[in-house]
Amino acid sequence: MFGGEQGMRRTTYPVVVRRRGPALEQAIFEAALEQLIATGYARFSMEAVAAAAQTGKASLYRRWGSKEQLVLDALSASLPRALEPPDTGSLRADLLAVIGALSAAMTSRTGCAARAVISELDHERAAAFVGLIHKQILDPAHLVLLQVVRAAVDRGEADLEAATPMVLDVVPAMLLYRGKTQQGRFTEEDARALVDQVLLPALLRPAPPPEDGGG
Amino acid sequence: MFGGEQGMRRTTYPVVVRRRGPALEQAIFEAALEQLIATGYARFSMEAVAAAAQTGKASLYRRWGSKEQLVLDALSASLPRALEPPDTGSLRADLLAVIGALSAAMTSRTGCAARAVISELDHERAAAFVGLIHKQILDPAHLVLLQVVRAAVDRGEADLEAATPMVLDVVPAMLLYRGKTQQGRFTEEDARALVDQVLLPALLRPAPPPEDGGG
DNA sequence: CTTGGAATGAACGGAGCCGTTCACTAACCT
DNA sequence: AGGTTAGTGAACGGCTCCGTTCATTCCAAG
Repeated sequence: MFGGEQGMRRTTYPVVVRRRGPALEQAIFEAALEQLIATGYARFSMEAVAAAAQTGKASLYRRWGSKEQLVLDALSASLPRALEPPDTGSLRADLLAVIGALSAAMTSRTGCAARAVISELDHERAAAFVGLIHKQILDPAHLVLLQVVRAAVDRGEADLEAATPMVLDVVPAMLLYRGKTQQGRFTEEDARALVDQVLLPALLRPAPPPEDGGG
Repeated sequence: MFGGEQGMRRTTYPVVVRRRGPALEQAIFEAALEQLIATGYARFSMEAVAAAAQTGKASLYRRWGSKEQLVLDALSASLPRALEPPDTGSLRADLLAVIGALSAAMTSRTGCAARAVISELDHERAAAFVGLIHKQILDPAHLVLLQVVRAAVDRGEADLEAATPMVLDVVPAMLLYRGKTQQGRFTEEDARALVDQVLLPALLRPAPPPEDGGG
C-alpha cells in the first residue's frame, strides 16, 4: 500500500557535490555575478558568495585575497571579448543592430553585473574597476560604433569626423540612463527613436566650419 | 615657570552645543547628504549620520523611522524647486545655459547626493526614491529643455516635434554618464560639443514623413 | 523659579560580515 | 591500497550597525 521505504524517503535534502578547481571557480564566479546584481558592489560580501556557491569561505580566500580581486576576475572571465560589427549595407540598420546587441548584452547576467559596477564607478571603492570597464565594455562599444560609421563612410553615407567621442558616448549613456530611470528593456522602438532622432542627425550633420573643432 | 593652571589646560575638547528642532534637523540633513555622497545609499547608516551630526540615534529615530524616510526628507528639503529657463534669444545659447546650470546643479552637494541615489534607482532598495527623482530632478530638467525649445519655436528656430523624450533624455543621460565614466566636471567645451554635435542636429532635423512617428 | 520635553551619550542584545583556523573528508594521483 | 591536496562546514574573536532603552542634562515656556 505504501510502496516501500523508497516512497517514504521522498523528503531528501540537497547533497552538495564537491567541486574542485575550475568547476568550483565557475560556480563561485556565477554566484559573484548574481550577488553583484542583487546587492551591488557596495554590499557584495564574500560570505554571501560562498553560501550561494555552496562552498566555504576558505576556498574563496585561498584564491582571492579580497572581494575586489574576486569581482575583477569574475567580470574579466565573463565579459565578452569583442563585438562583431554588423554589415547590413546601411548605416541606419547597422546602428540598430549595434544598439540591439549592446542592449541585449546589457540585460544579460554579466551585463547586469557590469552595470552594477558602472553605477559605482565614481566611488573610490570602485577605483580598481575603472580600467576593466573602459577596456572591456566602453571602448569596445565605441569601437563597434566607429566600425559601422567607417563602413558608412566607405559607402559615402557619412563623414567620419561626425563620429566624435561625444556622439558615440550617446549610445551607452542612453542605454544606461533608460535602464536606470525606466525599468525595463530598451525596446526596438526606443532603438529606432535613438537612431532616427539623435544618432543619424548627429552623424549626418554638415561638417562645421574649420575653426569650430569638436570635442 | 609654568604660567599657571590655565596654560596646562591647553588640551580642551570640542564642546557640543545642543541644537533643537529645525536647527538640529538641518544638521542631520547635511550629515545625511554627506553620507550619501561618501557611501551611497546602500551603505548609508543612521549611526554614521548621527555621529556626523553630533547627535544621538534616538533623536533621528524620533523623527524618521528608517533611513529611507530620512533620505527622502533630506533630498526633498535640499533639492531646488524649479529651474529658470534662460532667454538668450538663441537656441544654442539657451541650451548651453541650461546644460551649464544642470551641470552645476549636479556637482553641488545636493546634486552629488541625488546622483548617488540615481545610481541605485534600479535596485529594489531604492524603489521609494523613483517618484522623487522623477518629480524633482528629471521632469524639471525635461521641462526647462522643453521651455527653451518652445522659445526657439516661437522665434521660428526649431520645430517642437523634434524635442522628443528621447532627444531630451540625452542631456541628463550624458551628464550622468560623463560624471560616472570621466571623473571630473562636464566642461564648457563638453557642453558645446554636446549642443553642436548632438542636440542642435537632433532639434533641427527635418520633420520625418508622417508615418514615422517617433518615441 | 519650576516643569516638561527634547537632546545627548552610553549601553544593550542581536544580526551580519570579516579574515582566520581547524577537523574531517572527498577527490585525485601514484 | 596509501598519501596528499583541496573542499566543506563550523567556529572563533572582532568589528559595524541595527533599533531600543535609559540616565542625565539642557532648554524653552510658563
